[in-house]
Amino acid sequence: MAGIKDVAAEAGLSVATVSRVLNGHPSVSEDARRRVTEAVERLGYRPNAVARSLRTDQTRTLGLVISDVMNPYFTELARSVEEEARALGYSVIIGNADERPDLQDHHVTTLLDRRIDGLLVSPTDGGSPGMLGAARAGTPMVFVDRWIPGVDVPVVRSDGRAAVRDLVAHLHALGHRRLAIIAGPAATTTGRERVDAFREALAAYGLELPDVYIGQGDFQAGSGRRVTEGFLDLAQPPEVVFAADNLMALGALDAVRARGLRVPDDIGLAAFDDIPWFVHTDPPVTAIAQPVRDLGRAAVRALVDRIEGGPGASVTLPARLVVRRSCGETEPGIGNPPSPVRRSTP
Amino acid sequence: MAGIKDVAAEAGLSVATVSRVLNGHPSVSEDARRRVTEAVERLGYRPNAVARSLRTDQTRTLGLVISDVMNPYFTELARSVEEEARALGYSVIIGNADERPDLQDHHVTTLLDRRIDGLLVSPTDGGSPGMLGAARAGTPMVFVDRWIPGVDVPVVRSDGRAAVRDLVAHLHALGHRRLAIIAGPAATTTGRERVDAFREALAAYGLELPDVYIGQGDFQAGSGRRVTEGFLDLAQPPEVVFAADNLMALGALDAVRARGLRVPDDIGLAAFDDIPWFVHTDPPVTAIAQPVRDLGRAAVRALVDRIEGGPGASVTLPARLVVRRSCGETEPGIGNPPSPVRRSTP
DNA sequence: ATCCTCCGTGTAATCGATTCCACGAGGAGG
DNA sequence: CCTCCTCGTGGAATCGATTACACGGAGGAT
Repeated sequence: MAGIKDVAAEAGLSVATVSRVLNGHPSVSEDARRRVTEAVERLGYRPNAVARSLRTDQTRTLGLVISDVMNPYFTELARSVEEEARALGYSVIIGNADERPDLQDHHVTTLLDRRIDGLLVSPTDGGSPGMLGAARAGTPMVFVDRWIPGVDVPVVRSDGRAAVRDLVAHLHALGHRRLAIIAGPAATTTGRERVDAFREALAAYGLELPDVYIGQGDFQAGSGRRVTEGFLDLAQPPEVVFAADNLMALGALDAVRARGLRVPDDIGLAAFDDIPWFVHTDPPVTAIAQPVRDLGRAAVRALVDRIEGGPGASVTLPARLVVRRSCGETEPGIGNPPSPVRRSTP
Repeated sequence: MAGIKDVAAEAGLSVATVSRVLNGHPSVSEDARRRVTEAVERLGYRPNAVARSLRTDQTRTLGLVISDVMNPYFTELARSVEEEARALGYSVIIGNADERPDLQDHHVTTLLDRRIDGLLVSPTDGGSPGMLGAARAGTPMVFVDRWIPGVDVPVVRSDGRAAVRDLVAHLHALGHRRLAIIAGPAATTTGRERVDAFREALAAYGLELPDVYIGQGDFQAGSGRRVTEGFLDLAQPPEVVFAADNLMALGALDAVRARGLRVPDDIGLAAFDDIPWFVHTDPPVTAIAQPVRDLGRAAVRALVDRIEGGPGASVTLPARLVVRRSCGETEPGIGNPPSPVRRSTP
């Protein structure tokens, strides 16, 4: 493949001048600029990004380490991150941690070895050693969705408290009193937070959240299924189950169906994280929607700001409740009109 | 950040020796090896992958350019590709083309500039100039899922012909005769191929595939919706609609519901590409499942083989039909037992 | 004892760019 | 006419690794 030297030879100039033309440096004559441009064209020359990165010590690449690509929430997040990064002239390398701290560490290490300019992380667990080390070493970094308390890194996330209050109000209005939750891992902030928000919202209606109504999940479908089975085995099962993420809600739906029971007649279901498919499940699932697209954008902007020496402020965006039919009919006998598929094209 | 020189100084040896230890070169004394290891440990040294790549002219990185990350089929493909690549000591950079040739070109160019070792592509369209150029220039490359006829690159894909025959047999047994298809873009191989397979399978039962029963879609939900509306407006609408991918099936489901009609009573639905959510839609959707995981694995292996100078053989794997309830009950009155959620954890 | 090997190590070239510094030409000002 | 800038350009150092080649010392063969 042709290098800058070949271009210089072809144009009859030095590599220095060629480089200057390539980088839009002002002090180059019009004639030289033209000759270089033509030589580049003739040779089909493309600068070697590896060499450039070595010299300039910047790769114009961002790393994104997420917990689970197969989760539509993170897929959409990844997409919006890439979009915004591209608009700002950066590439993105995605690492899928699959909720495993060791994999998370692997990706963080690999990305750091490649000298990415900044790191976007949604930490799987309390945080792996490599990641904490990177944060301490001063690698530009921003947490997205989840974060680690006590680590001094900006956080871009969505606050579901208000939406959870709306959800509980909705359930209460429907006459439900025994409400249970399938929690995420206690090691994650989102795991703890959603349980807390739920408990607080219940308290506002004088309702308790007994321990037997708190199931321990891991943000994967399988755990939603197991926890729901446990709830159904109780002497007094809950009237509604609130899953802390969409995959666990899928598992819950599964468990209910396996018993030959029906949603919402036999038991209600609600989920955190809305996804297009919830419109088409049987029944459509009531969910709390995060502004994923905006989260991705804000996260990239905060990170790029840090990279360029700025403070990189934290951002918190509100989530909102989307009522469908999985907790019972709001107006008995009249179904909600079907909502259109929400496709995420800008 | 500490470089190899710092390690050499700390260990009291030359950079050459340090490099040899790092790369497991045999001719290094046990003593030197120990001192280097300790120095590396003390300094928390990590080799600079950028510098290494420049010198060795290999990045141990694969590029994967896919048509649409939000499509669960491609998400799963990306995941299995990354998994297999990691096992083989490679990283993967994913580029999302969003079914746009210009974006596809952007990613191919960026990846090539970064000097990735090989490229995995699922071409969006007839193929963009940059991509064809790369193929001609001899960049190790493998097509996955879709391909471009006439371009000499190995193809790893799934053959749905047999499964489509099974589907038509199933529909015929159910008494359906008027069958329609929502096709993908004619510019993609999968788009054309699925229509052809469908037409052939129909012919085997003496059935026609009239032009009005071929709707032109673009693999996105919106097009599935529009095409289905067209079918429903026909004087004689089809009895079953076969969508050439899962997103268009979602759109079809949408359109049917918007009319207040029901699946499968008023119209049947089947889809190419099975996904976990199809178990939970109303009703569960009959679909043709590709061995996505195996495709990803095979694609990576073929590509790595090419990179290492091998021929990189093409691979074709069979797809299979998964019967659910969206085309009518197989045994009237008795529902299928609910299938467990298919999670893709290895 | 001499010579030849082999082994472990170090010196320096190299990969492909960017960029500091020096240099020559030409113009302005005295 | 001399001096001093400015402008466009080129030479060469540099980024952090890998690796060809050279070299000195130890040990075996003769």
